Amino acid sequence: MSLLLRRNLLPSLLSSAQGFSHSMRFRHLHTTILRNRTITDGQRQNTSQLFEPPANKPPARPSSSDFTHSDMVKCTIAIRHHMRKGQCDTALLLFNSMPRKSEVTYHTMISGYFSNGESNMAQQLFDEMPVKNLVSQCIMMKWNIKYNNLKAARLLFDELPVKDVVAWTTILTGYIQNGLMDEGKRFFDKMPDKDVFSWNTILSGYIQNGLLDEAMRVFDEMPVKNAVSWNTILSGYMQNGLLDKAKSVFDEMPVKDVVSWTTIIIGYARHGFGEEALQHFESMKQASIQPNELTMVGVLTACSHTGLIDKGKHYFYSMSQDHGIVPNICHYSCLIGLLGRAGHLDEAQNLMKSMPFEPNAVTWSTLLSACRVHGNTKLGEKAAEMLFDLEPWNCVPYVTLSNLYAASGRWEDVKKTRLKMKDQGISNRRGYSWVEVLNKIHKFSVGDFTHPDSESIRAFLEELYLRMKEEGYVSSTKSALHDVDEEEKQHTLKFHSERLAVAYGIMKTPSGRPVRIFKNLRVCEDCHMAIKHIAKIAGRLIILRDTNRFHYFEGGVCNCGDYW
DNA sequence: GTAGGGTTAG
Repeated sequence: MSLLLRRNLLPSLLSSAQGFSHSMRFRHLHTTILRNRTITDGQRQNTSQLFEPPANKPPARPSSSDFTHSDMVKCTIAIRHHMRKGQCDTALLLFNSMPRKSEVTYHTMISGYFSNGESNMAQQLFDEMPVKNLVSQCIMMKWNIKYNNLKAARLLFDELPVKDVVAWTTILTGYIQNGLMDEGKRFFDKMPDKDVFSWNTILSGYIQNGLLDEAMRVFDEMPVKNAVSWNTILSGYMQNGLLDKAKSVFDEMPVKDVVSWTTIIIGYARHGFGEEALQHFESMKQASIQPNELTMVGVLTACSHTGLIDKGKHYFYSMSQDHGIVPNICHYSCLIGLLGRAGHLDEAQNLMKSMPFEPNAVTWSTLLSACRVHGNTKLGEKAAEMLFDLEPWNCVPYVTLSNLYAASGRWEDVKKTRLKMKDQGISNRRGYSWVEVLNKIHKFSVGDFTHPDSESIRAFLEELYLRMKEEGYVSSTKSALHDVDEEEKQHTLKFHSERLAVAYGIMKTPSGRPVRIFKNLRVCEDCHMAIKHIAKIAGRLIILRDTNRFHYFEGGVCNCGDYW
């Protein structure tokens, strides 16, 4: 590319990137020249080390080029901006027009390509790099892990001549993301250096893998904690339904940033305590912490899960004015969910039509689940059709639609939907529930009698079933398996995984204590009704976390108000 | 002043 073209092209590419003016000029200045260097000392490189001439040498001579080091940095920053906006082609034009590139420029390009899903381009640039250093290898390790190739990442790691704490932590993340906590812990113990990042990684690993007690121990052991550590343990308590502990951590934490506030707001929202969530939102503003897009998702979720329609609308429509946050598709989906769940399906649909985005899978799923709650088969069909296209691998729209048909007795359509699902090679995701008793997780699937205490669980459930019927419980078999007879349906429902877990939890924990159940799917309608009765009969608070929210069953009611 | 690891979402 000619210098002339470069002169013309560069300023326009630079100025189109956010935050850059036309003021950049190529100057004839004494300049430092990039000395490509591999990292050999195991120390973290900082850029000044890379670009500044050694103090004991005379200043670098003027470059023959008029492209200074400062110009190179400015181009690199512009490339980063283009990449963040998804403008890979513009970034590449700018990259190609640069007379010289630093390692940082390459890294910015490679990471940018990976983030935009262009892994082939990223790999190509990586191969073209004249000198690769530890950072280059770390980028490749990270993306191998993201693309589920931990083995390749580990190979790169093993081949590194010198490893620093970032490299170690990258691989640690790989183990954690693959659920390999034992290997992860062994790896962590072997690390020659640990900093607050690596401690936070192992902490979040335990939380992501559901090992809260281990996480609590790590949190206590940590030699250094920062706000990220506090936020991690806070979200851990929230995810596990320990609202009181979460609240006391929140009150205790030395610094509350936007993530802390957002975590507690989302936590209260998911537990169905909308008012508390909104109170925290008000306190957050009082504390002069600016909400971000996610905070507003939390606020709208709070309104949605508690049925606060007017408040939800108010927050949605004042977002941009009060906080300078333009509603994105998540915010629209929240409001659509709020309206839909409250039965305002027409309004929800109109909002969907008027939004400045194409509805995505989340939007349609939200609408579909509102249709399920309100038995709107026609709209449900449309939403499900859209989801078949958008997420062809997803079994949920098939199952929901089939249940919608079953609820209105359209057995032929049920059959067709199940058949279509089968033809697509999609199988129903297996549901299971688990409960923690004495630091041990007990996992159950439907009709699963492999547990050593199965006989007593079964007997207990039979006994509960009789008492539930006395209390007025009628099993709702309308949307359960249609191809088995009524008695068998009831039998299957009686031993759904959540009921086995609830029964075991009640049997094995001291009376008066809450029972905490987790389920990997949304709780079924009949079990929801049954657990309301069970909570009353057993005199227990039963807290059930499904994929959507927490349900608090107490005294015959659930705090979701039967909308979920 | 630009590049690699940790926190909040449905």
